[in-house]
Amino acid sequence: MEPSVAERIADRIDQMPAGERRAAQTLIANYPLIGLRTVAEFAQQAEVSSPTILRFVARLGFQNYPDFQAALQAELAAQLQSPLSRTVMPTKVAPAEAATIVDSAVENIRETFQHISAKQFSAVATRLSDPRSRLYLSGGRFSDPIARYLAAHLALLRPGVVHLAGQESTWRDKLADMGKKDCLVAFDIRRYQTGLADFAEKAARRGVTIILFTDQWVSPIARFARHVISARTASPSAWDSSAALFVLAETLIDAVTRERADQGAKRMQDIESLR
Amino acid sequence: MEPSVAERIADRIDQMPAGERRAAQTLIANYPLIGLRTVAEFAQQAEVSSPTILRFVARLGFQNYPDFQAALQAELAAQLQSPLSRTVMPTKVAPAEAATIVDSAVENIRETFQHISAKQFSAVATRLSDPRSRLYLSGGRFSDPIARYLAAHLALLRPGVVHLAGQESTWRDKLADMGKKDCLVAFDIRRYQTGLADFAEKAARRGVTIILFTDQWVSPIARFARHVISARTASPSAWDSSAALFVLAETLIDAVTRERADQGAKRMQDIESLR
DNA sequence: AACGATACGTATCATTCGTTACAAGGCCCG
DNA sequence: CGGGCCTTGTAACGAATGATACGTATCGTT
Repeated sequence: MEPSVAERIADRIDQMPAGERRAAQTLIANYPLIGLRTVAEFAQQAEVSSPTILRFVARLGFQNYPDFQAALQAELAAQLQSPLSRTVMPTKVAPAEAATIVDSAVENIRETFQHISAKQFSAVATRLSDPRSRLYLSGGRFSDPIARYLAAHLALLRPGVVHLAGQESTWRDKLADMGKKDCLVAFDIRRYQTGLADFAEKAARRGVTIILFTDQWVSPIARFARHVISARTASPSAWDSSAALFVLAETLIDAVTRERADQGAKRMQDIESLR
Repeated sequence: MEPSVAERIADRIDQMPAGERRAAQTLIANYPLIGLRTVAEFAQQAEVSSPTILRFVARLGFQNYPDFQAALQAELAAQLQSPLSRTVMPTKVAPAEAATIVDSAVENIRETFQHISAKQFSAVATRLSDPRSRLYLSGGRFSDPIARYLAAHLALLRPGVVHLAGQESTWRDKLADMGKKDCLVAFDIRRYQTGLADFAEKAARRGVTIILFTDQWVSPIARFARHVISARTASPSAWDSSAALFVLAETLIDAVTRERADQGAKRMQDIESLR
């Protein structure tokens, strides 16, 4: 494990000359943001010259200033993603490994929904509720089950819900039916499947509105998508976690249920009576 | 009070052209750190050109890119000073209803894993890891996607994984292949489907080991099952939530991955090389 | 189907940034 | 009191960044 910038400073601040120590102290006082600004600004804040800042950074063991900034950014990213995470679960039962999986899943879910704006969410929900456009749902190897889950619910709430199953080659037949008013809902997380992206591109060419659910690295399908919602998938496991995507699907199911409260209820009664 | 960058985006994202919208979406997905990097890096991440990033920033109301970065830095500074409010996107996030759905999902997950004993969990994991027995997975209308999700992962880790898809009538053909050493993994939550229970009973008669994942009211299949794990499904929505079941599947995937660390790794390499 | 407007990317420019060489200043030791 | 080392700032260089002009492609409109 690389030592953090703060640790490096603590180790060497005693051997630093006066000017560099002032740099170190101002960095600690405004940690870490002042280090993300330019050398000149950092220097001015510390009331030293630019070269002193660079010598200070070099003494910490960094090759150059951009390397130093990259280290700070990485720390910040890690900090922004999981400060209070490990305290959520009282974890006394199931195996320790399972507990950490659960923790990260919960944290992913929380993080994901903090990044989704109300506007974005309701725009997607409205689109999914519009019965005038057909909905085509599909996903990659591991995300397709979530597409199925969403499709199974939406199909009860509205007409025109089609899940694109099986081989990608067979989807192309459906392309002919897809038009400007229609909507392709794609789930795509790493590793992104080229077949899915190809299909999305062809659909986009036909004017189909594309809604993409993906991970934080964002599938290439985003290029063609009208709406993109990204979920966190980080996990201590060998596999990424799709739990956040799953909960996202459930919240959308709820939203569509509310939007179509009247028509949807009648429709569901009809379906029930047909059993 | 100046509007935050996130608010500015939410206000204008609908009027943005496609390229700038992609910039907005990638910024939201990696908020706010990607905005602190250079224009070129931001552009590459969003798969647009540098000028598009600058136009995007201009549309948000900033005079130039450094101004935009300064705004992000200021928000970040304010946030870092009050660690209690670690809301990354300070805006009104997803609608209140969505928030309660998320909360209840998280609560379900927590509760579920508090009621699963380590012994029970590892017994199931070991059973799923045993390559000598074939695994047949299936589920009900809404839970079948979770069975698929589990099957998709297990199929990469071990041989003999079969997902029973489609019509229940076609499953009966598989019954002939199922023997004492084999294993049926059933997902069944309200409203329990009689066809699935019938099939489970027939399989049990043939000596098949049955592992049941169900809700807190416990499916009738439990009568024939060797292992039963129940998850919480309570939700403020019109639908039950399967999020806890989903996370349970993911923890089992992780456990099986660990148990089959050596053979599983080789197998996955083989599969990869066949692509 | 042709037009017009809008949006996007390529290429280029000017600026700013990080970097480095060098000289001035201060401090300790002889 | 003077010499050598360490430290620091000034100044200049080269690289990389942000900004812009322009041509092309795309979309919607008539």
